[in-house]
Amino acid sequence: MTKKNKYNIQFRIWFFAGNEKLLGIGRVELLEKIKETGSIANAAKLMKMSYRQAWQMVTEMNERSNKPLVEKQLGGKSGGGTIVTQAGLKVIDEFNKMKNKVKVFINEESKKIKL
Amino acid sequence: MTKKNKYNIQFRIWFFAGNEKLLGIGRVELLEKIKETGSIANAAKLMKMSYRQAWQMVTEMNERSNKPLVEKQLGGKSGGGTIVTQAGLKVIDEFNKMKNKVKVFINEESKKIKL
DNA sequence: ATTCGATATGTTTATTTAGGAATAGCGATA
DNA sequence: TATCGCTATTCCTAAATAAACATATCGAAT
Repeated sequence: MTKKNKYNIQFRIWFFAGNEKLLGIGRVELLEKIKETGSIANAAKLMKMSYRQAWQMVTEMNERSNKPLVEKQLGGKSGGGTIVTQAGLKVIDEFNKMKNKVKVFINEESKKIKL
Repeated sequence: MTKKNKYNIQFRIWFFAGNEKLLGIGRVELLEKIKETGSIANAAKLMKMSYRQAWQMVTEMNERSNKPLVEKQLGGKSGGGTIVTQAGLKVIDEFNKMKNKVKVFINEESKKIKL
């Protein structure tokens, strides 16, 4: 049998707030890491990105969302930190649900493609 | 009423040949323009991209696909041209069908999201 | 008041990507 | 065999992105 004569299909989804891109898989993962670690700095390390980049992403998301997705706290003995809000958790959840649904759908539909 | 408290969802799909990206919406449109105009040069103009870029895309697609998606012809009074093969037409069609299905699916699923 | 670690932000450097220009090659047709 | 417009390809420049560096700010806890 020669090369498999079929395509596999990849996809990405994004949530938009109005006509502004709010987030995609990368930023959702960042939010998840922030949730786990309690800070942008630690989340950035896990994501192997610079703090600066992570901070910019978070700031942009918060500006574009009608409700803040994270709350940042300055100062304190531990220097501060960042927590994901209820709205943020909701977005993470809805994003992942939608992503999984689309994945299943596309997998099913792929089977139907002849050739 | 304040800002609408809902996200709209955008998506993109790509066809892969093995683990190599074959094409997405941009290249499908390029193929469609080639089909219409009969040449990469004219298609590039319509797409407002350089011939160079369009040529690279086409070449890459052909290399990655198991079957050529276009056939190029050199020389001749008209200088030559490029036609989309049956396999190419098939890919265009399948891509657009899949894209539309996913669009409908995501629109339906979006409605179900509360908040 | 001092400390601490995280947030906040400007500046600079490097890397990647895209764009444009230029040129050679092709070959059916007239 | 001269022509014509398209394919094919290299080279250089410009622009956009990303990475790296540096430093200021914050404020609860001690």
